[in-house]
Parts: sequence; C-alpha cells; structure tokens
Amino acid sequence: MLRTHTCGELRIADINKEVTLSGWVQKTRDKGGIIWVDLRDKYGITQLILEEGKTDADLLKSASKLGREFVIQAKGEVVERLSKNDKIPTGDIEIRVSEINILNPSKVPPFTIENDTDGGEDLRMKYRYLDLRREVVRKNLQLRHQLMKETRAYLDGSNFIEVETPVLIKSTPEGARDFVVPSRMNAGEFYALPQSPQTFKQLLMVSGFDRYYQIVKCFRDEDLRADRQPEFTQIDCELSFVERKDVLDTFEGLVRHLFKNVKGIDIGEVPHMQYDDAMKYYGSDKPDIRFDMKFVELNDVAQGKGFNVFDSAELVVGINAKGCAEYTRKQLDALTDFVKRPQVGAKGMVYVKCNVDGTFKSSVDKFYSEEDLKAWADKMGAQPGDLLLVLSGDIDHTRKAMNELRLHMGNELGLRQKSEYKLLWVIDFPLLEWDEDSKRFHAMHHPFTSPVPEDLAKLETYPGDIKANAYDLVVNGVELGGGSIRIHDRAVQQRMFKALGFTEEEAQAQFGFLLEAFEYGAPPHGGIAFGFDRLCALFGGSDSIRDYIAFPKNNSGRDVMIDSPSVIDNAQLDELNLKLNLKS
RNA sequence: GGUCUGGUAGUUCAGCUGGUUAGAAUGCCUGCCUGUCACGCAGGAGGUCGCGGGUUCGAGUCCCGUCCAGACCGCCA
Repeated sequence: MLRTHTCGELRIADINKEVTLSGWVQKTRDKGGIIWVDLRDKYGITQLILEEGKTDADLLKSASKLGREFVIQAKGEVVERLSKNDKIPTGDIEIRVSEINILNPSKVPPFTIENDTDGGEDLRMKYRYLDLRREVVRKNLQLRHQLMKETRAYLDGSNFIEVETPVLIKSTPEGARDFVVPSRMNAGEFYALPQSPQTFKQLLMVSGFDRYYQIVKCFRDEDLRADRQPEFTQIDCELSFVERKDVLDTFEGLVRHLFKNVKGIDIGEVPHMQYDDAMKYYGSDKPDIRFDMKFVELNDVAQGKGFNVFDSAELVVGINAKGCAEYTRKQLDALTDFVKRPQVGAKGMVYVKCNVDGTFKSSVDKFYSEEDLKAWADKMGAQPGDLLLVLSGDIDHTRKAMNELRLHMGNELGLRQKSEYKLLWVIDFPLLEWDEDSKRFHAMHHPFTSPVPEDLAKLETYPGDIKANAYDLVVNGVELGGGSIRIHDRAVQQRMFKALGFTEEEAQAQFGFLLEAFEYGAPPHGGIAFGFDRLCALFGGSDSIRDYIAFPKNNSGRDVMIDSPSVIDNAQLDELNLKLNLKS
C-alpha cells in the first residue's frame, strides 16, 4: 500500500498509529540532529521528523538529501509535536519516520511551489503542471468543480437533462470568427467548431426534450482578454413552453442556488433594468450597480451659455463623486488624462467642486456663474463637498467614456468590493444594430432571438427600433449570461434573416435545416447561456478567467506548455488537400 | 489592426542625466546548528542585460527595427 492516509488528515487523536504517507517534499529543514520534512499532497501538509539517536543513522543521512518536489513514501508513527504549529490543521502531530522510499526524484523546480510563488505568469504557464500543485491554483479548480457540481444538481432537480451536441459543425457568417477544421474525407470542405450549440439546442426543443442543458466547450477565434479565451465553457440551457419570466425565474433560481450553496450568500431579488436605462444612466449594457453615481444629463442647464464645447455637443453628462471636492489639481489632471487616453477617448473633462462653504469652483468658471453651477449641482443632487465630473460629445462615445470614468471613480473610492455581489437582469435589448462597415443590420444577440411581439411588424419598416425578447444577467458589471425567447415560426425566422441581409438562398443554405424543423411542430422556446469560466472567476474574486482553467491559452492564443498551435508536416497537409499561402 | 507597459543571475526585481569589476532578495551548492515550521549562521557558484542594427571614445542605459509576455481599444451575433 502506497499510503494509508493523506497528508491532510492526521490529528492528535491519531497518535501512536503506524501510518504510511506518500506525497511531495515541500521543504526539508535540517537543524543538525533533527531533520523535518514537510510532505505535501492535495489534502495538506504533514511534518515528518527524523532525529539523531531515535532515527537510524543511514535514514537520517539520506533524508538530508531529499530535494524539493521529490515524490516519497514515508512510514512511521504518529507522535505529538513538542512545539505545535497552529497555522496548519495537522500542526499538533508529526510522523516519526522509520522508512523512506523515494518514489521519484525531482529536478529543482523553476519556481517555488508556494502560494506566494516567485514565478512569473509566463513561467508558470510553461510549467502549468507545477503551477497547479500550488494550493491557491488548486483551490480555484476545486471551486470550479464545486460550481459545476452544484449547477448540475440544481438543473437535474429542475427536470433538465444534459445532452451532448456535436463539436464538428458548420461555419456560419454571423457572429464571431469560427475556428475551422479541414475535412480529410471531404476534400476542400471544412467543419467549424461551435461558438455555441445554439441551433442544436433549439432542435432538441423541436424534438420535445423540453428542458436541456449542457456544460459545454465553445470556441471563438477572436482576440483574447483577461476574461476571454478562444475555448471557453458555457452552461447552455434551453426550455420549451416558456415566456421570458419563466426563464428568468428558473435561472435566477440557479444563480441563487450557487451563491447559497457555494458562497453562503443570499442574493435576494434580482432587479430588472431596461437596456435603454442602462445606457442612459450607466453608459453600459452591463452596469455595475454596487455603487450609484448615475449619469445625469445636463444639456438643458449647461448649454446656451457660450461654452462652445458644450453647446455643440449632442450630450452633456455628469457624475457626482461624493465627497471628492478636496481633490487636488494633480488628482483632477490625472482624471483628465485618464479620460483622454485613446482607450477611453474623451477630448477633455470638466469638473465642478462643490465646496464645503457652499461656493463652486470649476474648470469652466469663465463661462458659468455660481448660479449656473448651482443649477448643475441641484440637478445632480450634489451636496457641499461633492465633486462633479462632466463629459460631452456625441451620445455613444460620451456615454462610453463616462462609463469608464464612473468605473474608475468607483475603484478609486473603494466602491467596487469583490466580496459584495449585486446582480441585475438587463432586458429589452434592441434586436438589431446598424453596422456602418458592412452597411447592414446585425443581430445584437443572434439571428434566432425573437422580437417582442408588438414590434414584429417593424421588421420590414423600422428594424432598428425593434426590441428583442432578450435578457442578460449582469453581476458586478460583468456579463455573466445572456439569452432570449427564440423564434419558433418559420415565416418570422425568414423575415429575420431577410432583415439581416440574407437572400432567401443564403438563408436556406445556412439554416435550411432549422427553417424546415420549424415546420414540424416547433414549440415556443427560449433559453440562456452562462459563461462558466467567468462565473468561476466571479466566485473566486478574480478578474482573470485563466486562473480557473487548468490549461489556459496566453494572450496570443498559444498554449506555451505544449507549444500549440504548431505547424504540421507536408504529408498531413497533403492528406487534407491543403496548401499554405503564408503572407510575408 | 492599434495604444500602453515590461524583458537584467534558476526566479522576482533594482540599476539615476550613457562612464571602473552589473547589484539585492530568494532559490541552488558546501559546512555548521537537537524543536524547526518564511528556521538560523558562515561560505560559494551562478549574467550573451530578449535579439539585430545604429549613435558614441564608451550603451543594460539613447535611437530604429524585431521577437516574446501582459493590460487595454478595435473585434467578441
């Protein structure tokens, strides 16, 4: 037997037991006469002791040669420690060793296997299997497992069944870029990896499966971010005979279950917010409502006073940074620099200090009197001591920039605590979005999202005005999931494709199977998909999903451990009927 | 496609307006140490300053290019 116990379970009650432990050498401490070895496995650390006089001399000598990360087996007796360590659960006992077997030696690892490791990101990814030995990283994957388990428990308990859908499917022009896979047996043709199992889950509804889910890998060939990987995992769900309320209730239930069972938090009722309001008051379709600082539009009080920047702006909008009137020139300049960065894109920033003595000091005193500024302050509900930050310009860019500024101020003022969770349903998204580049409408969600019934007639007349029967779940400013009630009527789906600029032939070629399926008794249905990696990161309190993926890709979509992607040899290319056409 | 930041010992970093032999911590090796648990003490080894070019009497430092990594914008139905 290689072990009788793990390295995390022995306690004072186990004293005098003869045990066998196996694990990795975390560290040896040779005190001269006494050698301690910290033995580590997934479950914890147990201290071994070898002592001159009490331990065989050869064994003592060999123990001093044990290096970090050697895999060893140690046999011995559980004894009470003379000096205890209350920092670890096994700190009251140690193993008086009678035998050590080196199961496998180890080279000196390139970084230390500790929570506060000395290894940088790049190195840890190259040796990810060593990185995963670290408790902090291992706990992230254990959290992921727990979330997966609880998700399945909830959905199983709600009559969902998990059905696997194919990974080799068909490329579609809509949406993100597809990863494609050449087909050897069908020369010149390609599979695509799914961006989501969307059409398959809808077909399962046509098949009568009623309630489907799948924890499923999806693929998008787009640039990466801290919260975006080319392959990622979704909790993908679809339900038949449901309206929006049914879906929201069901998955609010899922999220409530997860918060309750994994974090012990009661999230309460999840409020709903119109997309239009989210944009108007937060400048974002995923507002962080852990803090207020809502946008206040100031056009009526700020325009017409001779300040050309504001007068010529489509939108003048401000936020109230409570208690920040004492900001120094340097701090205000830093904020101006922040909004002027190309990533934020504002041309400048106007501030108004609402001084404690009731006076006002602004960066535009030349154009506005105290009364003018007081009107702003009143409109924004400002108190003495507050600081107003104002941006202007066209609506879209100004809202976007103000959103960045608001989040930045939220960070600066400590209003975005990771331990606090504020959930929000954003509803009534636009169905379509005009795209200047391609001069056509794009589906904001996807082409299978149904319009709200009362807007259906606008598909041919005012497509840009249609509201979609779609919803996003937003947590702390992160889009955690989104879905919609789908189209289940062939004629409506065809009108939708037409609005998106598909010819009838194109629609038939791409999605004929779905259109046909709708003619064979497709039930009303709808669903939702959650970004599972983001869910893990959110629960773990991290901004990066990489920490919750066992073997993630780097910024350039590479796996630096296995060094993929990689070239393939000519024989392989030949077999696939492919010829490379590398530019440059 | 773009913006920004970084690349110096095994590792994490410092290295000023260009100027002797490029430092620290940690890890590693050797010796000592009988209650350590971030053990301690003494000693030692360890460097193509990412790569290529340029400016200069002289480049880790300045300039250009390039590669790699990270964050972000575009992109992500």
